[in-house]
Amino acid sequence: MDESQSRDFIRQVIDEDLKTGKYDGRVHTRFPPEPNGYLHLGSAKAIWVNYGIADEYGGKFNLRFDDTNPIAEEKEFIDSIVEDVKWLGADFEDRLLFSSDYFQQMYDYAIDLIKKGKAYVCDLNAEDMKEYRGDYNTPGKNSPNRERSVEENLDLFERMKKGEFPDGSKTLRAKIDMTHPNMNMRDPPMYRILHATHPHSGDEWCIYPIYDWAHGLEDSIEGITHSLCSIEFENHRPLYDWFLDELDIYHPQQIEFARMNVSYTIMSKRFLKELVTKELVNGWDDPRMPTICGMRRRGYTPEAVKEFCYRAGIAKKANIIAFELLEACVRDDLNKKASRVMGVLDPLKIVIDNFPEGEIDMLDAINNPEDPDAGSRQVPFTREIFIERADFMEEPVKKFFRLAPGREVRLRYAYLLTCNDIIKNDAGDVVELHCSVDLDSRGGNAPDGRKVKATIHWVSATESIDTEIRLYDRLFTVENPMGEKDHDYKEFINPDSFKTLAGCKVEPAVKDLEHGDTVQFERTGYFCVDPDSTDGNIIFNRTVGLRDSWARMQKGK
RNA sequence: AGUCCCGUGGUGUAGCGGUUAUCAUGCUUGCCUUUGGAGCAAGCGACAGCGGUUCAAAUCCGCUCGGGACUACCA
Repeated sequence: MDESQSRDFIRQVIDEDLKTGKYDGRVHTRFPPEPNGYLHLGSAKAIWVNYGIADEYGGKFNLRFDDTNPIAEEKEFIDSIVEDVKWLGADFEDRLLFSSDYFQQMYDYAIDLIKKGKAYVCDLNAEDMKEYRGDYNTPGKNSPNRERSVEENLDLFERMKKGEFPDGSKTLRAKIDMTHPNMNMRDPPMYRILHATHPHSGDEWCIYPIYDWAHGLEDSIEGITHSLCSIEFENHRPLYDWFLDELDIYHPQQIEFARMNVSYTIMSKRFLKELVTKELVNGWDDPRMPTICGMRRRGYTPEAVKEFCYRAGIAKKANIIAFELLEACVRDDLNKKASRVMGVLDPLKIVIDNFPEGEIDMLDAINNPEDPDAGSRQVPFTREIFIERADFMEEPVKKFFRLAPGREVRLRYAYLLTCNDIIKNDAGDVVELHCSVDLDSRGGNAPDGRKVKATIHWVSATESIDTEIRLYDRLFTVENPMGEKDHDYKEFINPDSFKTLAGCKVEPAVKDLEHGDTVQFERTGYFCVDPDSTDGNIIFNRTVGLRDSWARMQKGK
């Protein structure tokens, strides 16, 4: 640990606990997802808070499925969550754990509590229980069954477990205080009857523990020291503590921090699911989705996601982290790692009149200026090439210093090129340029040292590969889609968030790439090979564009 | 309305009684450049308000204002 670094409030608590020897110097955290959906950026944050802290202090980290509600949970989600946690880089070693493995122990603890007169079987149905609970302003009323004898409670609870009663007919409840100002303390249910097959424990149980009862026990059983969770559990902490205290068992400390929101996206599992089921996106792994699998498909790296979670920080204040920060982290990481190639998204044909027909000139190109070990490759240059349509302007505006009639630019790693003629179609669109090249400038250096203002990318017209490119933009048009009271978040879906470009031209080096590989198209952005690609048809996803000060200058006007 | 939590540049974040109020992102400008990328340099921009304690308050106390969480047999 670097003591000179600023410490968030959780690390400060842990520092103090270490100093006082509260947990014998141990640090043990956990990530407790319910297997009822896919992990997303918010989950990544929770993982990096928990795993990051354990790792930093030389402690342990558990992946624990909080699988106490068989109605909502599926094997599919268990598998995807394990995959995503591993991909993110959180190492739970051999501790892939399931709450459902503790059901017997929890049951035994419940019997302890009944024997202590602190829990009772209640016959109220859901509707009546709600009625009896009162609300924020009015105190609740005691259940008619609150004073049942310990013997009767023990008997009833055992029969609940044996399956003698139908779903919803009885619950086991903690006996606390129906007038408590904290609603969570108004005799909260601990068990409900649910005759359902569980994805991990099968049909072994027909009573299932409820979160508040289960979670502290799980933490206690695993020897967790610091149970880090989000703010909405703050009001549950008194109950977390109450159960552990009444049982008089090992007592971890729950600490809450603010969940992370990110601008222009949403982080709710429920609504993410709605986007998928209503086909507003193309599945959970749509590259626009903030899901882990979506970001993976988009080409975001686990290192970038981790860095983002760290830069976002930890505090208790409600927050919306700028999406731009995520993009900055992705660019930072990819800049160091991604090989460069040239790709033309919107091709404009150029014929170089003074370059021999049929000749293929193989030119050296550096793979990654940021990484000398990445080596170099050869790029074929021919008489006919493509450049980016946006790199030519018939009537160049001020500060545009790329190609224009009579103007010279550098073709990256190739030759200095001058535009001589423009060919237009009947509609007046520029369809082709006739240019010439300074044959003494091979490699891109001016023989007389003359300055050339711009360097543009290009691709051979005959020796390039045709690809499809998918462009993604922010999923929503507003920073906080959930924040508009009178509007449904779906109204803000960005109609331009997904575009497909066909007929893009990329240099031949990309044919060796595999699914998921990322490259930088020079001057354009980072692109990764989509799993939809086949041998004859490479499809690229744009992960993120390069910073483009020209584009910003234009937008500012 | 009740309980709990939280207010530092546009967005996040540090600060723990004395600082030119940190860092990142963002934006602006300059340098450099065979990516208008990267890098480098400079700049812009904040302590919610009001009282109090103190020689000294972003830091401690009180009030006001503002924001968030919570009324599932979900987690």
